Amino acid sequence: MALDDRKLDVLRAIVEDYVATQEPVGSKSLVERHQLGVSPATVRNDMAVLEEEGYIRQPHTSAGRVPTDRGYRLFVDRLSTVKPLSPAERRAIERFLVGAVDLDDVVHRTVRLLAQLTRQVAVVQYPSLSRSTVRHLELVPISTTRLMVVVIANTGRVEQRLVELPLPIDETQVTTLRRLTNEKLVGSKLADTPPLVQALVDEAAPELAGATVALSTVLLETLVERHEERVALAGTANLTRGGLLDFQGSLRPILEALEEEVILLKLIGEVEPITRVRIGDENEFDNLRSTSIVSTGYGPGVTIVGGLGVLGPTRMDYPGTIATVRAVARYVGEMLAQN
Amino acid sequence: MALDDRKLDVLRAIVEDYVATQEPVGSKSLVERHQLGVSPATVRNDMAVLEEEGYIRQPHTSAGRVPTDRGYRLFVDRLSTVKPLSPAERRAIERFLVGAVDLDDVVHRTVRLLAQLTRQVAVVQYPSLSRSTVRHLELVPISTTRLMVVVIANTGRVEQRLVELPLPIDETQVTTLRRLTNEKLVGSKLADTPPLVQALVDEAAPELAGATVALSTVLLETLVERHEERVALAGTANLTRGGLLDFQGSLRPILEALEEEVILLKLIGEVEPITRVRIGDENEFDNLRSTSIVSTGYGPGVTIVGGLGVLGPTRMDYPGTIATVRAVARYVGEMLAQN
DNA sequence: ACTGGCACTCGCTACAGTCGAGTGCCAAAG
DNA sequence: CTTTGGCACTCGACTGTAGCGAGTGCCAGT
Repeated sequence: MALDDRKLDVLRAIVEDYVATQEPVGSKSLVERHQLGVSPATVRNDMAVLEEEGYIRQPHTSAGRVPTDRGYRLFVDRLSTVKPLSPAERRAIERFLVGAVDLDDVVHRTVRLLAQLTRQVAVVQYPSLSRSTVRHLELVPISTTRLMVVVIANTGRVEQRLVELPLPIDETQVTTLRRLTNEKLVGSKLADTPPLVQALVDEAAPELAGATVALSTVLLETLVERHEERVALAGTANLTRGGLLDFQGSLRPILEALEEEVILLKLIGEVEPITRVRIGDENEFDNLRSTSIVSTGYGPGVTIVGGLGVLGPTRMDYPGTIATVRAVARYVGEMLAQN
Repeated sequence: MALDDRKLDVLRAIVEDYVATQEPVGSKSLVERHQLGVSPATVRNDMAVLEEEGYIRQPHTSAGRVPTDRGYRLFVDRLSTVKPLSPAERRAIERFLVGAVDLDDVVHRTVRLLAQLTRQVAVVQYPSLSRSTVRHLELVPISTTRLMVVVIANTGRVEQRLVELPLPIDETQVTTLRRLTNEKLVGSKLADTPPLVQALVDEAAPELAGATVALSTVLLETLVERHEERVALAGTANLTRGGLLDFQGSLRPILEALEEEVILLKLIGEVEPITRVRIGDENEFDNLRSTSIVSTGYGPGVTIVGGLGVLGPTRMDYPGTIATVRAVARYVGEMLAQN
C-alpha cells in the first residue's frame, strides 16, 4: 500500500518529536507542535495505517506511538535532508584538528571530536595497513640474533616487530639487508610482499638468506595475515545519556561489543566513501540490536584508507549525525593529504 | 578505643559477607554463617561499637550493616591476608602472555587478562618514556624539507614525529645527522637530551645546525615536555555487574573519568613497586569516590617503568584483587626483561 | 561479660483507587 | 471518500494504606 504525503509527514513528525523528547508521541501533541492542518482524529487514522505497515508501534495500549526500526529506515532514506553544519561546528572541527603531532594524535583528536560533536560513542579506524604502501623499512639491531623491524607506511602508520634470526648477523650485513629490502619493498603494498620477498631470497647473498626469510615471515604473519588493524574509541560515557531508557536498560552487551576490536572494525571498516546507516535490527551483532551506527570511509583525496563512525541509540538525530560524521571524515582526509 | 579481637573478627565477617552477597548483613545471619561462638545479641553490641567508631553503618534503621570506606581500609590493612593465586590462574596468565609480537601486543594482552581475572576495569600504562633510554633514533626523509624521526626506546616503546626543516636537506646530510644524533643520544634518557643536543649543535656542520635544532625541538616539545604517556583500558563492561547497585546508580561519572588519560595516569602511574589501594573517599577525583583502585608498578627486574591496576566498586574482593594485580605485574616484568 | 527476650523501626510488597493521556470507533459533515 | 467531533474504554503512573519481617536497641538475668 502506498503511503500518501500526509502520512509521511506524520511519520516524520513522530520521529522528530520522539527523538527530541524521548517520549511516545500522541496524536494531540503532534498536531499542536506541527502545522499539519488536520485534526487529531485524522492523525489517529493515519497512525493506525502506519502502525499496520510496521513503521510505528505502541509500547502499550493507550500510550503514544514510537517509531520502529523500519520507521527510522524510511525516515533516513526518504524523509530527512542532511543538516548543514553550523559555523560553530565547522570552527570546532578545524580548531580541534590543527596541531596534531603525529598519526596517533590525529586519530585520538578525531575520535574525541566526533564523540563531542555528536554526543555519542565515536570510533575511528587507523589507516588500514592493507591499503597503505611501504614508505620505508628500518632495521635496528637489538642483539646479534635479534632485529627490530620498523615499517613506516605512506599513511603515517608505523609498526614495529621483533625478528629472531637463525644466525648471528653483523652491522654491515644489516646495512646490506636494509638496502635490499627497501629497494624491493618501498612503494608497494605490504600485501604484495610475497613475490617480492621471494625475489629477495633469490638475490640475497647466501649468508643473508636465513635472515631474509625470518624477516619476511614476521612481516607476513603479523602484519599481512593478521592484517593488523587498529581502532580508537571515545565517548562511552555518552551511552548513559537518556538514563538507561534507550538500550532497554542494560549497557552491558554494548560495552562488551565495544571492547572487541574485531566487531568495531566490521562496523566502521568501510571500503567505500559511502555513508552507511545501520539501524537497530539491521545490525549483524545481537549485542547491538538496540543501537544505530552511522559510518563512512575517509582518506586523502578520493582513495579510502579507513573508516570512522558513531554508535548511539536508534533514537538518534540522524540528519545531524550523518552531517557531522561526513564533515569530520572530510577534514581528516584533508589532514592526511597534507602529509 | 581499642577494638578487641572479636570485634575485628566481626568486622572481617561483615566485609566478607557483604562482598559476597551485596546485601547489608545482620547479626543473626552473621553468626549462622561464621563460627563466632557467641550469640547474635553479643554481635549486636559489637556492631554498635564498630558503628560508633565509623567502620560500618546502616543504610537505614532496621537494616543490616555495611562496611564504610574506613572499614574496608582497616580490613585491607590488618584483617586480610593476600590470597595465593590458584594454579588455574597462574596458567591463565602464562598462556595469555606468551606469543606477544610487540609491545602493543603485550600491553593489550595484559590489560585484557587483568580485566578478565579480576572481573573489573583494568588499566595498564605503557612503559614510561621518561624512564626509558634511547636505543636507536631513525631519520626517514619524507620530502626534502620533512623528516620523520622514529625513536626506539629500550623498553620497546616506539614513537614517531614529523619534523619540518628550515632548509632542504639531501640524503648524505640525513645520514650524517643520523649518525651524529645516534652517537650522542643512544643510551641516555630522553629527559637528558637538552645538554646533548647543545653539544650536537656545536659540533654539527653549519649547514646542519638548523635541522638539528628543529629535530631536537620536536623531541623536546612532543616527547619530553608533554611527556607522552599512554595507557590501555579494558573491562568497562564489568562496571555493570551488580546491576547499578554499586556506584550509586550512575556509571556516567566513572566512564567520564576513564576517558581521561591524565586521570588514569595519576591513578596507576606508580613510581614505586609498592601495591597501593585507594578506597572510595580516599580517592582524589570526585568522580571516583564510589570506587576503589588497586595499583602497582611493574618493570623488568627491580626498576619500575610503568604502572598497572584495576578499578572496581568499593565492595570488592581486596585480597584476591591485590594478589592478581601483583602476579600480573610480575609476569609482565618478566616478559619485558626477556627483550 | 554474655545471653535471651521483647518492643520497636522501617523498608518492601501487595492491593485498591484515582487520574489522565491516548486510543479506537462511529456517526455526521464536507 | 475523507475528515471531524464526540465518546467510551484502556492501561500505565501515581498515591495511600496495611501487613510482613528482618533487624535493631535495650534490659534484666545468669
